[in-house]
Amino acid sequence: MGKKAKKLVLIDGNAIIHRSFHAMPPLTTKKGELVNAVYGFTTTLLNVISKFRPDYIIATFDLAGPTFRHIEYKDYKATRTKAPDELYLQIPRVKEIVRAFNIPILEKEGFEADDVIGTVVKQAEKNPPPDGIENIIVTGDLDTLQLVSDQTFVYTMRRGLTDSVLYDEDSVFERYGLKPEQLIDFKGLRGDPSDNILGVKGIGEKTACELLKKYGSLESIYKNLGEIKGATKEKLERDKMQAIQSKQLATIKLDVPVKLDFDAAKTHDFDREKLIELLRNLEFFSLIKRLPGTDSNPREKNEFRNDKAIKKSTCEIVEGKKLEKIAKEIAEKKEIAIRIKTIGENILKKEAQGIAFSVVSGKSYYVPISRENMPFLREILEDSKIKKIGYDLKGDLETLKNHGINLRGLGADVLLAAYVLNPGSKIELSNLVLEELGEEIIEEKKKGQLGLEIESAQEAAQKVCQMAEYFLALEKIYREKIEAIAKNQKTEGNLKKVFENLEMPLIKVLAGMETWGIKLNTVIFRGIAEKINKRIKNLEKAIYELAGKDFNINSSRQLADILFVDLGISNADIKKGKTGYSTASAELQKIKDKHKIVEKIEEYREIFKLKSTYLDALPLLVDEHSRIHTSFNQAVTATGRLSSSEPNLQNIPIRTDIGQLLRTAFEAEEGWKLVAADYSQIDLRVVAHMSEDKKMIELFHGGVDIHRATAAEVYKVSLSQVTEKMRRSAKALNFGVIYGMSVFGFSQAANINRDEAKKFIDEYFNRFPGVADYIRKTKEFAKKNQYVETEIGRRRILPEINSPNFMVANAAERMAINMPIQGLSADIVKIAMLKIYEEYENNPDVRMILQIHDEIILETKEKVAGAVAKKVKDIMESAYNLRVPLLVDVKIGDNWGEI
DNA sequence: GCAATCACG
DNA sequence: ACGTACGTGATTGCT
Repeated sequence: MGKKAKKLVLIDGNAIIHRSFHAMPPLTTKKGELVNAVYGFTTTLLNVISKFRPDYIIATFDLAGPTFRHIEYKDYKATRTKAPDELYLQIPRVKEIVRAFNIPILEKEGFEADDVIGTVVKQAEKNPPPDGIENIIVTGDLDTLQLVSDQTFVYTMRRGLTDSVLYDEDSVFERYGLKPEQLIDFKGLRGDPSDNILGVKGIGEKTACELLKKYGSLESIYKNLGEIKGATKEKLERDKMQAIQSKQLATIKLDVPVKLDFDAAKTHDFDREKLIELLRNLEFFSLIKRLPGTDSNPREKNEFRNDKAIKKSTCEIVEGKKLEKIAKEIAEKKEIAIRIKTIGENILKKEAQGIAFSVVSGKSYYVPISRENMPFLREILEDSKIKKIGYDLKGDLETLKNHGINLRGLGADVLLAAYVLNPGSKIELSNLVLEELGEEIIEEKKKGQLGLEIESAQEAAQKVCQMAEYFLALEKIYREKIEAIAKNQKTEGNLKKVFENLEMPLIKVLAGMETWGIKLNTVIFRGIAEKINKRIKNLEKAIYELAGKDFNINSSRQLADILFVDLGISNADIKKGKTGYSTASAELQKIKDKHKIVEKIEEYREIFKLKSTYLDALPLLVDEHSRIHTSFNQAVTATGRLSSSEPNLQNIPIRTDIGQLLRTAFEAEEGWKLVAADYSQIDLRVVAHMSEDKKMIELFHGGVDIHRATAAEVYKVSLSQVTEKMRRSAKALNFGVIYGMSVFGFSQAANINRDEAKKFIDEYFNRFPGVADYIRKTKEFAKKNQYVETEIGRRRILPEINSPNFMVANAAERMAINMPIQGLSADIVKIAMLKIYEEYENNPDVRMILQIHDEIILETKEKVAGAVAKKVKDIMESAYNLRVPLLVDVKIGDNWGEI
């Protein structure tokens, strides 16, 4: 067995700093130090370490002062505007990071980092360690691509910092049509405007490539100048000296006086304490746990454990008679924090082992669940006057219900508080604790077999108690933040009200819905599954036959190979992703007529999806009453919507025939009915309301089909002259408004070219000037404040809106337009849910079971279904006052398909 | 663990 | 010149 080549990673420090500086939003520490480039550099470094697991690392930096290029050519990089001081100030910080990682820094006066890298790479290729070497250059630009060889690769990121590419010889050729070493000839001809390298005036990318393909190099082009004709020849002759100089400038030096020392570059262990200290200092809390060797990122052994935090709390395990004393202490307090320790992996029925109560910071009690302790637990937990602070109280509510305890007095949920403060971020408890309290939480270890790593009861209790204490501290911090924001909001509602009057009360509504669940008729599902299995088999056979061989249709890579290589379908218009040609349905649509196989694949895709995602998966999740229970996640979306998972019941198919059929399996219990109530065009009504656009408001008051009416406006025809096609385009326009329309996006959706798309959009905004104005104002607001909010005060922060990266800022603009619309719709539905809950709270004949964004589904006893439908419609339509009417459609049926 | 795809609003 | 519509979650393939 041959040994694996060792990996040497070379970091182009300055390039990454520049890249990060421009790609990242302006992150600052609490003291106001700008650290966005440091952050970008550090994440890149961590990514590279975990991705490549290098054996050697070296970092290089440019040194201040002129390089030999400036001396030879005084205009070198002369057109470049000097980077701002904020960038240069970050370089020493980056070097601190590098040093803390024990990574050697290689730099040489008079040379750029690229030259040092080139030299080191060549030395490594010439004198590799015994097992061979692979060089990986990590950089932010493409200047080093010329160094690529069979042993040397360039790793660089495009858009932002997340999307990275590893260039090898093939991918360089794919991108430029040239070999790596020809890139310098290319620059000699075309120049490089960013470095003020001139090249040959009048020769661009196309001509340069053609010439090089034919002659190989710049020298050979001049040798064969006689063969070249016309203007190109003249240009080449005129700028010969400049071309040669340009090539020289673009050529990376390979003989800088530096020496590669493999021993020094070996990846060492680093000074963990110092590095953590530094990261904390920079307030990069989220990066600490990504360090190699932490629990979430194990390296060899867990040599690093921070149990400082655990030791701090005094946790007393209390049972039996002793409980009386603390019951009194707790009852006197208005607020306590709770944390339930759960056992087992049973998702259907969460079981508690014990509960931690924290009364004041630094003092907490742990009470194991037992018959003896039950009266105490009930007394405290069911007392609505004692406000409970927790994290994910919905989960606690459900867990306690399994033990016959009704949790009351929901005071504050730290999860939801963190969410309303920043709904765009992924919320994780360990991160909140790290960011706000600077403490690191060690994830619980899986209990090993045979006595390995089993915690003592005291240790376990202490951890849960510590959590409860963290909640107490976090609640205080978040309450202050929420209040500070609420005080300055000019909206009708405010963030505090959103938290206290909407999200908190919604907890028990959602818990109820999750607990009820919906009945699934698994017999119907199995019937459909069998039929579908046969069709899948047949389609497989047909597809293999048409393809001429067997392959995995579910693999988009293999499929692309079959379509565009084996079958030779022309792929000029087809989008390319990282892994090759796309086979997404929008792309398949374009080649539908070119081969019979395409429609077979489309059908296969559709029914395979339905089978694997729904038919196979859902029956496994039913309980003993054949009911299925989703989780409604209240702290996930950036706009204020709910999401649903395990299983996701918000994406049950509907658009196709088989989808419809699937829905008939979701049914009401015997003697009950399903009542479905959905808002008609709620998002667009919100647009009309927010924009106060006269025309749009008038249309909604008229009660006509809004897309048809829009079409009549845009096409300037009467309602009766609107064709289906016109209506479709108008619908796409209306959606476009909600999504923060771009010309390109609309042209794709409406399947028209960009010029036409632009005309339509212009006409739309002409007809609805209020909407145009609203969009403009919203963008302005977002740029000024770096957040947007709904009318009731729900907020989404958008620091990226002022990003110097064009694309990032544009994306943020679209989010800024979308959030107040989608968000207010979500707010309205939530308000309606609360009202419906209140109406039927004590009515055993009615229960709310599902929400699908603009639709609420209830299950009611047959005899009250009609009355409930009427009442629910009424509640929903009057849930919130808009400048246009809210309209709700209600339907009653035995199953979801019927309604 | 990520990318690609596709189900929904 | 960039490379795009907004918001989700689950499955599959692949490294």
